[in-house]
Amino acid sequence: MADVARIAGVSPMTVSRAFKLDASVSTARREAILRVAEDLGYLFDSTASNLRSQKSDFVAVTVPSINNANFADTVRGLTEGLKARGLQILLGSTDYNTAEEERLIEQFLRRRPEAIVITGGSHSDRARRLLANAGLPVIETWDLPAVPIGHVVGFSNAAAVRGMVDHFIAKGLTRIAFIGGDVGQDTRGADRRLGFVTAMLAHGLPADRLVAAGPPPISMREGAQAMARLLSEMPDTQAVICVSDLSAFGALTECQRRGVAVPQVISIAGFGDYEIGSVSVPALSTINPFPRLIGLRTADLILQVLDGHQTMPVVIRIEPELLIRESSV
Amino acid sequence: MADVARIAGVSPMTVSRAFKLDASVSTARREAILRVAEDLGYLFDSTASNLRSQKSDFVAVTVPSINNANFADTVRGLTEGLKARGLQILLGSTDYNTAEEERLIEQFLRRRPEAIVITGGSHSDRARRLLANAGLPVIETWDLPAVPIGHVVGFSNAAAVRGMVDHFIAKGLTRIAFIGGDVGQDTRGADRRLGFVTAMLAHGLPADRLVAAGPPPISMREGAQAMARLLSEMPDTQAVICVSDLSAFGALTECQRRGVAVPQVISIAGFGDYEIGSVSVPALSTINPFPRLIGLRTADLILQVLDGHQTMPVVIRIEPELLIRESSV
DNA sequence: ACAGGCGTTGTTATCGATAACATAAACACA
DNA sequence: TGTGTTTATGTTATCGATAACAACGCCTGT
Repeated sequence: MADVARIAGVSPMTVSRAFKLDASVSTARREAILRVAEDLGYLFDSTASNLRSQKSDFVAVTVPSINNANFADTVRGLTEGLKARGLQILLGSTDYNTAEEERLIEQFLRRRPEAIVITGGSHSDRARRLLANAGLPVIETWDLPAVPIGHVVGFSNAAAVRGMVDHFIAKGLTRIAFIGGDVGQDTRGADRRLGFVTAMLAHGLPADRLVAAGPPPISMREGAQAMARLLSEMPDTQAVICVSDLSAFGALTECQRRGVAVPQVISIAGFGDYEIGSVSVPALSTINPFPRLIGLRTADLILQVLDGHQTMPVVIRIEPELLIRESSV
Repeated sequence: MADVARIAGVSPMTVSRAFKLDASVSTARREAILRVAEDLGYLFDSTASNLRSQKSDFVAVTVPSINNANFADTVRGLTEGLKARGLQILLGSTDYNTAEEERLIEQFLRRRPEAIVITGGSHSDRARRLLANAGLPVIETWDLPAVPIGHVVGFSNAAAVRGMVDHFIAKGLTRIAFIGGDVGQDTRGADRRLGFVTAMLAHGLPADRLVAAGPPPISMREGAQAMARLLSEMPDTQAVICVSDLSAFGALTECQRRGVAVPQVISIAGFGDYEIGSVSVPALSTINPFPRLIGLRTADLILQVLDGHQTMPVVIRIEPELLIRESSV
């Protein structure tokens, strides 16, 4: 920057100002400075800027898995909503593991992000402490934590699944199974499973058709395997709700391989409104939690908080939508 | 850090050293310092460290889309390969757009990453200039650029598709179509389409069954729509190669909706070896470009270069694998 | 007993930008 | 014409860590 200043015949401070679009520099001079900078191949150093101004222009985001269309949609919404302000996403995946999440959060906080967005509401004690003491906006998403750390943009996974159970029961189905959500680390999956159990019990029906699918992320293949077990162990099952559309699609393919008619013999529902569910034959009944909207709302909230328009922690509830399609009666 | 030093009764320099695991500090003292730091809730400030040491511990990565399992796998491979060295991924998506890519690259370079990984070999002139002058390792992936900027970890998209065409022709199919790759921005898609055309011409067959699928990313739904057009406009087509497994699956579902038997009436192949292709009924023939391996190899290369073990630009070729499954004869 | 080496700790200057303050020139309005 | 205000620029000190160098104590071997 000193070189640019010397050649442009101004002080470094003026060069610095020329790079901030809102600062007061005469237009002619700004253009001259930017031209010199481009000629010299000078590239602004954010690190120094960040140190002095105590702003990083980072928003840290943790997701369980980067390879998941739902979370990817949330990240896209976040990115879009924050881009205009020049905020950059610092993305990390926890692999559905709270220890890894803690490690990631600590690493992120060292970079002094403007805000941090974490998926889910279940964290290690130390992670909670780190977040609470970091003195920056914390937003938990994709869940409604009982005791939020800061802000929340989420929905009740349990309530969403209850809606699907209610729908099935209203259609006269009673022997309903649930695939997945059996391993504790994936709290959203566990919450969906819990929603299934409570809804069944509330209707006076047994909630004993629980099929384990293993540790998250649960793949299509694991959904198919779980369905295979379900069909052989409890062949009179009338409907099955899966922890995600991916496992639901896997389950559907297993039915196809075995010649079990969907939905005539068994109804299938998923979760997440992945594209596969709307394209498959038959199309999958599912629940749309509006992942992109979660990202957009979170971005809005962050901007509000950073502008001081929102000082108290808020809970923004997203209302998931039940989508009944061909895979269920 | 000064506070920690004072309370621990040492100089700030010793505190600094206590946080670098390899620096020489007596074990007792290091533990005492770390304890004080934890008690005070002190969090190391990477920004200041980065400025003084002129290292960011960032590796910048651009992908066309974050919501794509193939690229996500590459990013996972990269993350895994770099984690042990404490290198953090700075991820951005270009939306298959070179202007956006240029913007992203400039933004990334300001953060002074240790290396930069970009998907594809086609970039704006200014982006090329920025990368070439940035004085850091540049790795282009998922392609074999004619004139690389620096290092390359990739494969020939055209050659991979040629292999599939050869396979179809060896099976006696001659009326072969290609879906996608029609919009210039997605150079990998265009390259796959080119591979199709050159292979057909090399066999003396017409390469006129080219179906447009619109701008990338090409969804399952767009694959289905393209297949609908193909079936109505060129009903005697014997085989179709799609630009990705997603569009191939969409095409398959369109056949299912119309009662067109796959592969008895028409063979379908995709690209990318997405999970959907191995689970769908019938399973999809496809090409596996080993996305995760690309990430791992790239990570290895970065470490080699940063350690000075590799100073000349290298080209690491990945050999895609042809997977013939139930969707093709 | 002493030179040389190693492990541990401290001191000083610095990375590259910018906040805060100061100042000069241009302009407005009574 | 003089005072107040705005706009454009410069000066100085600083953000929080660490590289580079210095120094001290302790051990080793001769």
